[in-house]
Amino acid sequence: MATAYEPQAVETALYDWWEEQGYFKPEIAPPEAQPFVISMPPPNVTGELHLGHAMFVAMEDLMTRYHRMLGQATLWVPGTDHAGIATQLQVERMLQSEGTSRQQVGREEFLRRTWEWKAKYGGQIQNQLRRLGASCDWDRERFTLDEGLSQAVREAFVRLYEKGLIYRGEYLINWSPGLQTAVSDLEVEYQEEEGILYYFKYPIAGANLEAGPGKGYIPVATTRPETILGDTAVAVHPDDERYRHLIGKTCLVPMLGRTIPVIHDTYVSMEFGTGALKITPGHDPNDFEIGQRHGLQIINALNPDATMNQNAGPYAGLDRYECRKKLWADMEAAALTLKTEPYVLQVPRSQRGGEVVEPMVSTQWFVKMKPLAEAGLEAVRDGRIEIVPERFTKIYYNWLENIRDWCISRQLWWGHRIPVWYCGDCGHMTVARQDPSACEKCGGASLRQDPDVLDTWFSSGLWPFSTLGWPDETEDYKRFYPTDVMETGYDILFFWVARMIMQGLEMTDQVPFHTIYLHGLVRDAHGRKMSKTAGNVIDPLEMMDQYGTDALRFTLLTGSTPGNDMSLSEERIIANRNFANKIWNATRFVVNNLGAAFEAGMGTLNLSALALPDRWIISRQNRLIENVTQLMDAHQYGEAGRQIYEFLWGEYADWYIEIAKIRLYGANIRAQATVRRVLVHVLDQTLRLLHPYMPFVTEATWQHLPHPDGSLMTTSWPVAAQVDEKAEADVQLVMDIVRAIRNARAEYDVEPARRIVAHIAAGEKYDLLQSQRDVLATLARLDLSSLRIAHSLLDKPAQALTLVVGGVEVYLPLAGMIDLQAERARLEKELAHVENGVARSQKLLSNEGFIAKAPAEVVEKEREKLTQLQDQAQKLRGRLDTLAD
RNA sequence: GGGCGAAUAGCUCAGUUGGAUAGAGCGCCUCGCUUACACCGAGGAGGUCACAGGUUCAAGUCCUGUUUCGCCCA
Repeated sequence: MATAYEPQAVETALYDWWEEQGYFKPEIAPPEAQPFVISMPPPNVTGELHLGHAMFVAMEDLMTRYHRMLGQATLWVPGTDHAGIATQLQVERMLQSEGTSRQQVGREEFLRRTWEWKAKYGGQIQNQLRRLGASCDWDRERFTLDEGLSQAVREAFVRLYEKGLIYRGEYLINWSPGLQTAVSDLEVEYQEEEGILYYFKYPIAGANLEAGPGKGYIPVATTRPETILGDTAVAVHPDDERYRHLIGKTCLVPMLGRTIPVIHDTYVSMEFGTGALKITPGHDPNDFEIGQRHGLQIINALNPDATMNQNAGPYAGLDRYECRKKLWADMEAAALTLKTEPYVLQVPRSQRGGEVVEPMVSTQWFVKMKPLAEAGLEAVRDGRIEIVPERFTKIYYNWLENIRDWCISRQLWWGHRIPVWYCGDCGHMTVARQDPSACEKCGGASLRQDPDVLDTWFSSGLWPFSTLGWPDETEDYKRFYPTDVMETGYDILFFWVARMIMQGLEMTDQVPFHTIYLHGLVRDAHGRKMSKTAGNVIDPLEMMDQYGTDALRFTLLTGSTPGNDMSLSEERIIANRNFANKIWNATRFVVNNLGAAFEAGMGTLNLSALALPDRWIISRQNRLIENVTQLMDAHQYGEAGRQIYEFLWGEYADWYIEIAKIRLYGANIRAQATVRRVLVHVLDQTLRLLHPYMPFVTEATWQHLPHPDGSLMTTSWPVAAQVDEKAEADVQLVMDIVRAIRNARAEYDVEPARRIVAHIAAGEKYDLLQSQRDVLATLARLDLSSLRIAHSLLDKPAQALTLVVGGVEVYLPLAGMIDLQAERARLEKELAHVENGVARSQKLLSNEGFIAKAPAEVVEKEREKLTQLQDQAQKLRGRLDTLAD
């Protein structure tokens, strides 16, 4: 073994070996094994690996490997998403660089080019997932535009349509002018931005402007003057004294002269602005609703590219913002303006690209969400689905309770084409699973398929079952659906998770998974969002190149708690790289000390031959196994990982290995054999616990240990045996004594190499300390030949340092180094500290409430603590007495 | 406007049924190239657990309010 762990040297080879062996497949478990299934959140085919991917891979691979080791038939289904808008944009950019465009090459050619592009770049992300160690079943990999998944999309669409849950209609939607498509409400983000509130006069028909507000005109304010051109009413509050007399009159649209009614609606706020509201049902969601209530005309004044259309009269052809300026200037000239003032408004921007989205009336396809949402709510309310962490259930409820219909049609080319055909002869819509050759109503052959495609999330919503073969009742579907855990970031709870639940329930009558585990976002070392512009992006590939996959994974897994964002720093990855190296070197030590005689295979531990330190480390390990297993099952992966780290480094490497060296380098062959066996056993078990976190270094090292054939990843998860409280307490005392001596040595500047004399009054710990003479001497660097351990010491050396540790007195006669006065001061300080503890403990124990109400074991523990402290105080006092003269 | 989260050592964070003298990593200080590891070892300094009340025998942990920061929804 090399002196340092070299991740590059083992990672790819191990991964390839695992994959070739078929370890990632559920079939490695016996046929009767209980399945455990996770659907991987499909990355975009266009995607480049980022820390979000690294996070979900780490989490899901952890779960997958854990359940696999538990003996379950574990399946992690990988795949990619066609990512309609993102991919289309990429290909359009490419076409643009070739001097052409999607429109110029036409739909068919565009799709051909996109598939070509996908074939070329689509495999990248998969290989990057492999580098992370993802133990998913690549033979079952899916792509949302695969034949089978496309069929699933059609099936889902047709079913929903037939149930009346999908409809087509003209409604107000969010229009993205740059992308030239509708987007759903979720894809719009509202940002507070500085803008202007424009006050102007809405002239009353037949009146003279000069007559003033309420007589000649109605004062109105707007943040988007260009929408005036689409106004179809002016609304006032029915109780508003200023305007109520105008209700029923008509106004003239500025610059166009169109007549529109003055209506009343309690929606109008009398306090805001001027108290009167211009109504543009074609370009504002609230106005649209008011328009519906009052049966107002809807005017669309915009072209798809956000220039004004013919309804804007003289302004037709102008860009929306140019129009705003020009119109306002014209109104100013016509004395129709009042004033402008700065105003902070909520600007709707496209989640992708950030351009300002325009509310616009358009004919689109929608999913009626109410009934689906009801079912989705019920599944969580009745506990069929559990969300971890729990607080997200409230957020989930809140969203579903206020859900609006989902606009699913997109004016894109890359995606699932809407399975609807319009008849050129009779106008009938044929909605079908298979491409029809004739109109289902009139039989005519002049069919034209709807040009639009579906929102990518529509197909993603079917993912947990479409990937397993649905709508066909395939073997996989029967065996592996419903899946178990949906693990993903909380940022797509609505986009994806909620929709999977609703579609799953609707299509399969079952919840698609019983547990939702949500992780947080990965931020930079100071909690800031990573972004290319801020230049604080950490590239996971770079981190893996430099420090190894395991270091990155362990950092992500232990640095976070469920649902909370985490800050990631390179320093932390480095620290975990060091941990991997620690594991490597601990193993190297064990392997190099197995000796030629060591039989392959672990054999069984001969319990009667075990020494105290052996029983100690085994007990500590049993405790660890129990804790870790419990934490895993409670989704407390971070805490579990930290405990393994702590055990492996802080107990196994720092103490047990050091203690083991004594017997290893000693002459007793049987003792050697025992300690070797324990070294291997404990390391083996710990590597198993750690494998889901750090698959590569654990496998690489495990292969060097005596082990059964095959891979660590397919061995069994450890089972905890009895904890040995006595052994733990005994070794704890030995460790405390060693630490106290080391501390004293450091404080007194004793040369590290020097072996010093020690006299120990062990009291009732006599047998224990006698038996651990070697350990004490080696770890504390005591001179073994002069080490005195007695029940009590009659001739306590005066020129000595005194340490009182858990009822044991240790004297270190450091010739020539002891300043009696300083030593007295030191002891007094310590005595004060101990007496402080005694007082606190006594006070607590004299509290009747405590005695009466605290659990018996807590009281008992406190009593023991007091006794111990009193004993310590007494010993310190005694020592001070002897030093007094 | 409503909801949620965070506030603990210089920095980044753990601390999940209330019962430690509050932990880790990094950083800092002092030693040490001891035959697994300097990607290391030993020792050490460093915290009124945001603030104010309350519940309790007992509060970093539960309740109420306040402040600051962040997120989600409208």
